Amino acid sequence: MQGNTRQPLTADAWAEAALEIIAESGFDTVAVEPLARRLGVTKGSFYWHFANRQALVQAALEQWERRETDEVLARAAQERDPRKRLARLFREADGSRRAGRLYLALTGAIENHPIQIVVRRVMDHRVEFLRECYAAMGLSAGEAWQRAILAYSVFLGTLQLRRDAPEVIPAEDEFHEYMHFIGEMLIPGYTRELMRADGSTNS
Amino acid sequence: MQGNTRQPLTADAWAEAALEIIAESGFDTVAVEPLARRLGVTKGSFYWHFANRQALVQAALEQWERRETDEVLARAAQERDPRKRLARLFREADGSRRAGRLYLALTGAIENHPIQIVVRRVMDHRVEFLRECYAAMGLSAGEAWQRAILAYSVFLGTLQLRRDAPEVIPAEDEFHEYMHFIGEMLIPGYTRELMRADGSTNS
DNA sequence: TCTAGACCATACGCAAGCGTATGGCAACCT
DNA sequence: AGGTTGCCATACGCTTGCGTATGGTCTAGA
Repeated sequence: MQGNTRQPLTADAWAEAALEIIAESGFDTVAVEPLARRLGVTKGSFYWHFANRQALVQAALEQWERRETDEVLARAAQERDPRKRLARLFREADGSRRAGRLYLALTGAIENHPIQIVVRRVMDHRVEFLRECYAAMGLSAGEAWQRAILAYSVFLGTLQLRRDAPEVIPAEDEFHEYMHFIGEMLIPGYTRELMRADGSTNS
Repeated sequence: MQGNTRQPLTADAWAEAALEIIAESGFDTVAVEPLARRLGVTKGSFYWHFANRQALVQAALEQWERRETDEVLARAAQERDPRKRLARLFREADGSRRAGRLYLALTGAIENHPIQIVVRRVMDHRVEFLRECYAAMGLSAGEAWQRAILAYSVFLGTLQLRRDAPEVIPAEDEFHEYMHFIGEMLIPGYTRELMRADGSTNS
C-alpha cells in the first residue's frame, strides 16, 4: 500500500506527529501504538528513538515552546510602534487556527505537570510582551498590567469561543468589524489603519 | 474503617462524584472502577445504577447544565437594571472557583460529542443573556452582539488565566482594582457602586 | 566481503479499565 | 415463613496500551 521508499523517522518527526494528535483529539489520546500505526511503523521504532512515552511528550512540548515563543513574538517585536505591534499580534492570533487549537488542547491537559510548566512559561512571556507594549505607549505600570491581562484574556477567550461555539461569532464580514471593535477597546489611540498589513497611517 | 451505616447510593450521587473528578483531574480520568473505590463500593453498584460509562457521563452533564443555567442566570435575571445585572454576573463569575474549574475541564474535553453539545448550549444561553443585557441598555443590535461576545471572551480568558497562570494576576487588592477596570471596559456607564453587593447608587 | 550500527518488526508479560454473570444479603411485603 | 426487590460484592473474559527482549534488514565503511 505505501510504495514509497521508507526514509527513516527522526525523533522530531515523532514529536511533530504527537503535536498533530494533540491538536486533533486532545492530549491524552497521544498513545505510542496508535501513533506508530499512523506513521506506518510499529512500537519497535518508537522505543528506539525514545525511552518512554513521557520522553515523547517532553520533546513535543519543547518543540512547541520553541515555535510558539521564538517565531511569533520575535516577528512581532520587529514592529517599532507599540500600537502596530499590538495590532499585528491580534491579527496573527486570529490567523493560525491550528496553533490555537493546539494551545487550547495543551491548556486542557494542564493537570499534567510538564505541560503546566511549559504553558505557564509561554503565558508569562506573552503577557509580559503585552505589558511592555502598553508601557511603551506611556501607560503607567498598573494600567499596563491591567491592559495586558485584559488583552490576553480576550485572546484566550476568543480562541475558546471560536473553537467551542463558532456559530455565535456571526460571519466573515461581521468578524472583521468585531476585530476593529476589539482594537478600539484594547488599543488606546486605535485607528483602523493599524489593522492593515502594511501598517501605513498616511496621516 | 467506615463505620457509618451505609446508606444506599443514588444515580445522582454517582453523577455528582463524576463532576467532582472532572473538576479535579479532567474529564478522561473519570473511570468506573476508581470512582467506585472513591465511593467505597465496587463496580457491581455502578452497573446497577447505569448501563455503562457513557450513561454516567450523560447524567453528569445533565446535572451540570441544570445547575449552571437555571441557578446562575435565573438569579441574575432578578436584577432589573441591566447594568446591575452585568455587574452581578461578573461578581459571581469571579466567585465560584470550583464551577470555573469544572467549566474549563469540560471545554477541555470538547472533542467528546455529548460534552460538545452541552457546552455549546450553555455558551449560547450565556452569550444570549449578555446580548439582551446590552440591548436593554439601548445599544444597537450589532453593538450588543460585539459587547456580549467580548464580555464572554473576557470571562473565559480570565477563568483560564486564573487557573493556568495565577501568578500573573497580582494579588487581592490589585485584583479588585482590576475588576473595576473590567467593569469600566465592559459596561458602558459603569460606576464603582455597581460592583457593590447591595447595588446602592445613592446618587 | 565482513562488520558495526541505525532502524524497525515481532512477540511477550503486565496493568488498568470495561462490561457481564452470578451470587449474597437486608428490607419489606404477604 | 417464604418470596420479591433493591443494592452491592466477587469473579471472569476481553481490550488497549506500556515497556522489554530479541531478532531481522539495510547501509556505510574498512
